[in-house]
Amino acid sequence: MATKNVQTDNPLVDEARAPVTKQQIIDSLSGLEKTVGFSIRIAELAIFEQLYQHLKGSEVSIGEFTILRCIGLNPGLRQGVLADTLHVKWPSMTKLINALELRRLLKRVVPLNNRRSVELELTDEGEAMVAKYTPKFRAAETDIFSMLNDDEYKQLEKLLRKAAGWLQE
Amino acid sequence: MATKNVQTDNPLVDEARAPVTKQQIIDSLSGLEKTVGFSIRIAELAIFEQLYQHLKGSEVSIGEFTILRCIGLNPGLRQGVLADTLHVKWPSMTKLINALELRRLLKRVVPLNNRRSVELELTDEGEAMVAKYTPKFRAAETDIFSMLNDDEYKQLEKLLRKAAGWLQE
DNA sequence: GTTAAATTGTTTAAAAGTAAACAGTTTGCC
DNA sequence: GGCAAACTGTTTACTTTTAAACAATTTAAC
Repeated sequence: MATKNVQTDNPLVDEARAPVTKQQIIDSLSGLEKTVGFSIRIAELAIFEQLYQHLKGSEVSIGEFTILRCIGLNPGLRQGVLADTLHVKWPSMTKLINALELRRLLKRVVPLNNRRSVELELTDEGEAMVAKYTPKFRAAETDIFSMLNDDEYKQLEKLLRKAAGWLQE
Repeated sequence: MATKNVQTDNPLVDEARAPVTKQQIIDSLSGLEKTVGFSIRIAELAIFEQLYQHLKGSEVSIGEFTILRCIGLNPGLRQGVLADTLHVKWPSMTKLINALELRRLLKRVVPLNNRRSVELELTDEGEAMVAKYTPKFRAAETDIFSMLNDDEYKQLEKLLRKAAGWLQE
């Protein structure tokens, strides 16, 4: 139900403007100040499109892999803390954990000293999955960030962590 | 239907582990290599949570404001090019444009020289909305990125644009 | 000039993510 | 010890985003 106004200007006057190109839009935005928030969004979208491409057909999604890896590094971590750390909403985390548990990649353990909480641990299959995909993710990352040299890469990593509040100063 | 395995270890043995903290998870992840992709995701989520907070109750969402601004800077740009530039899928862009058109903030124009395309232009109200919110977004950005000094801010902006493929070298 | 392929945007259906509500448990206060 | 508040995760309902399908138009190839 979009309203399409057909251009009614005098077509005899050759003032049909050339279509605005993507580069023109980018140039116009690049001239603005105070756009890091926006730049982070765009960079993230651009990078993750490429990541999805690289990892198409993988047995685990990017999110799933990240979760498994976090658990592998921190056995027994609670579901809610993981969700908060990764900025994932709790219902989403519940769904993700359900799926991974169904696939026997992880298990939920309710500790006796706090019956509300759910602690997560990898199964052997989960460990194997992490071991299998860690180099694949690394290779994808290396390829995708080929536009940055080593210095730039490390600098970007540091600044992002700082912006995210992860780097204690 | 989550499977909750209650811990059946001998509770008399005081080996109940301390709960893994968010900081421990962060520390474990910070020790990994090749995590810029992940860091971009986390930073983006963290920053946008704060942006939403700052702009709660605004007349336009972040996405809407961005679109209006792009159109203001590039009158006549086509919907699909805008979608591609901002990494928004075409059906989503259609919905966003529909909403903004309904609010008379922009208008669609079908040029006579290409009847498939839709060119976008701001209305006066749209221009006014951009003018009203530009300083608000700028103030929010300044506040949120207070953890970075000027050099760091500019460096981050440059690196993100490069990572996004926006910076031509 | 004709036809096939590509382009441009919209609609529909499906997937993904979130807000609100809920239930059980733990903690803090008196 | 009792009760209220807070915590922890799950479920339900809703919203947002995306994949697939579609239609009209334009471009490219012959």
